[in-house]
Amino acid sequence: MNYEDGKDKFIQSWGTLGSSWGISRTMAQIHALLLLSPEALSADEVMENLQISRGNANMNLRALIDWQLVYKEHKQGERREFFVAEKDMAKVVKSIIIQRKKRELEPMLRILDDLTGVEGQDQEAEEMRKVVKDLKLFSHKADSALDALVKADSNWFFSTFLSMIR
Amino acid sequence: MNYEDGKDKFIQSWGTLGSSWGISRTMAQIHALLLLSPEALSADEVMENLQISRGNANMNLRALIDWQLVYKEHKQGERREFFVAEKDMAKVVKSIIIQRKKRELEPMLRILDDLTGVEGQDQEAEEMRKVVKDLKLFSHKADSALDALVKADSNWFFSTFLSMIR
DNA sequence: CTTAACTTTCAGGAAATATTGAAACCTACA
DNA sequence: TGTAGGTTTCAATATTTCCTGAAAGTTAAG
Repeated sequence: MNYEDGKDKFIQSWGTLGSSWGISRTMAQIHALLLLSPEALSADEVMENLQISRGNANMNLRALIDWQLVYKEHKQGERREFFVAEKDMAKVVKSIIIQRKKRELEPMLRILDDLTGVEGQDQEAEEMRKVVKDLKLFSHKADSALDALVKADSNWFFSTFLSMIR
Repeated sequence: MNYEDGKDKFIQSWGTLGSSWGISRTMAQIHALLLLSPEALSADEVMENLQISRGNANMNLRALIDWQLVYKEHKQGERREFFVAEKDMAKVVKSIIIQRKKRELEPMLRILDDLTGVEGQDQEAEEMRKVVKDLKLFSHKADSALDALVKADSNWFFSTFLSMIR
């Protein structure tokens, strides 16, 4: 496969995957583009490359910066800003875990905590307390495990994963 | 909190969370409803409870069955079908992991494999090979780890998680 | 202070997803 | 075998989510 085709395929695929990852298509595409680029790119270069509007580019770049997947970079004697992707995959994976945990797991923990004290003696209330209790157990475990993963350094991260697959 | 309020809150919240989990709102609500119900429910009861159409109920029930989160149940002397949720949370979590892995991780692995052999000697092609290589390393590790999690029995599952949070 | 290069915001339009409801389809039983 | 009770399908529609582009906001340099 030649470089141009590979680049397109990577950007397109990353975009499609992004959707199923709860990330917008464009945000994922910008991320892919920057990952592939050895140099920092300006907003205009991103717009040009992906054929998207200025507003779209700006919003998604900000989101990526918020996720810590992209950094702003200032170049000597240049007024405008340039953007680079975080290239250390261990850091990339960490950032993604942090964000998804925040959006997916933590809201659940809050809700389950609220639901702990449901009243009632009948079978339905009983069933609900049981379901909530089980879910809390799992979610708290997952929460702790992910926290540990994120706090640990990359070596630990790797060795834990390795030990899991034995 | 009384039972009715708790039930509504659980169903609503599960629905909202479902969205950020890449599951449709209704599918998640049906799942929540069945999780709370001590008895199997008919399609009509589901429609009634959640105020949704027959088509919607049917499609999402089938999807839940496909995910192995819900089973059909036949009652003595009843023509119509009833639906029960899988209540064992270890199994529920496993099913969800399997489905998300299938939708999120596996497509990525396929694409990365395709992109392994990009040609070119310049810096850009170099950068791309590097990115793809790193991503493959991580994805395959994650894939194996999740496979192990899913295949293992619940005790192993728990003890691994526990060992990770120490 | 003024200007011009650049960035951010946001209302309205476009695209993608989910839902409805009615018709077609099954199937157990009289 | 006809039919009533039940299920599934799918085109039309509603809803949610995303993107555009122009206007407003910033800020560095003259």
